[in-house]
Amino acid sequence: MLRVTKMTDYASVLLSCLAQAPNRVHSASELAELAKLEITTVSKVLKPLAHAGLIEGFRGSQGGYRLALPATHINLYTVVEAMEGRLGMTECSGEHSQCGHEAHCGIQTHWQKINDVIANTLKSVSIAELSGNPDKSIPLKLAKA
Amino acid sequence: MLRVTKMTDYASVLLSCLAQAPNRVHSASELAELAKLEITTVSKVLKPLAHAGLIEGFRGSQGGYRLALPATHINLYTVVEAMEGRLGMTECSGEHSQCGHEAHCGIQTHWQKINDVIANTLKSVSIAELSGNPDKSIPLKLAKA
DNA sequence: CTATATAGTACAATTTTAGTCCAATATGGA
DNA sequence: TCCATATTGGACTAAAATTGTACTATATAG
Repeated sequence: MLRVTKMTDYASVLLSCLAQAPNRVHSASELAELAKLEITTVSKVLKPLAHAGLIEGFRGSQGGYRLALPATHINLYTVVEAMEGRLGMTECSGEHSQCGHEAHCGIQTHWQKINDVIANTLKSVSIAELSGNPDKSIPLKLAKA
Repeated sequence: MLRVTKMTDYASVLLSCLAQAPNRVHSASELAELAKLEITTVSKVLKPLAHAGLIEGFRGSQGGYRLALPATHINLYTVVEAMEGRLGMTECSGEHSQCGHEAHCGIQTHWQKINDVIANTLKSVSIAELSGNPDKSIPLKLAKA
């Protein structure tokens, strides 16, 4: 029904938690308690975020996770991309289309435009904004760049 | 990866085919040939569209399908809704949320806004536009209403 | 009456998603 | 050094959704 996966949803919540104390390191179990999620699930969600460079992971005792960038510089498009891969509303609207109908179809450009609008919308919402700072929205002009 | 289902994709293609001769009745097999899809698949896609009132089905010999509305009055939001049910980017962004975290979460309003933008984007693209008539786009102002 | 064609339902195969678990690695402190 | 803590990376299972097909019933034109 056209929705992001639960994992992506969790990711937005967890990043929002991290953004509330961006300089502190938070363990997975700490975040699990904050967000009322299972520790195992939290671990799973944080891995791809770290892999994508949105957060930094520190191993060992006193280890945990921390935002790798200012919360104002992380937008939801990046989060969705980190969790679900490149965004593409239809087979033909993504980067490497394998549809095979392009030659006679003629509607792919429309889906591509829709794709772009959604991407820009997601790019316009920062984690800072999610975490409750109302003045940290990303202007659409910048988001489009 | 944040995409509509193939069925919804097919639906947009088939409606676009129907829109090219809106007064004629097209059989499922005729549409299958036009869109290079399996007849069985085409049948399956057209059923929910007829159920939603976007197209009319005529049984019997010489039967088939026809747009039930002008192509300019059918937008992609309606199509997505007919095929996938109500749009909701996250658990908490839809109509009847069952998330249970709303009380302490505080990010649902942001997802709801994203929801709205995507809905409006889909509402702004008509089937007429998809089928190749460049002047049949729905102005955003109207789409929002 | 018959051929045609949709309506509705049910089904199996595949893919995606969700959630859990375990071994390896790294860190800080006793 | 040894140990508890905590992430990293991988594999794995179970559940859910998606896809595609098949079958029966119903309606229409000729």
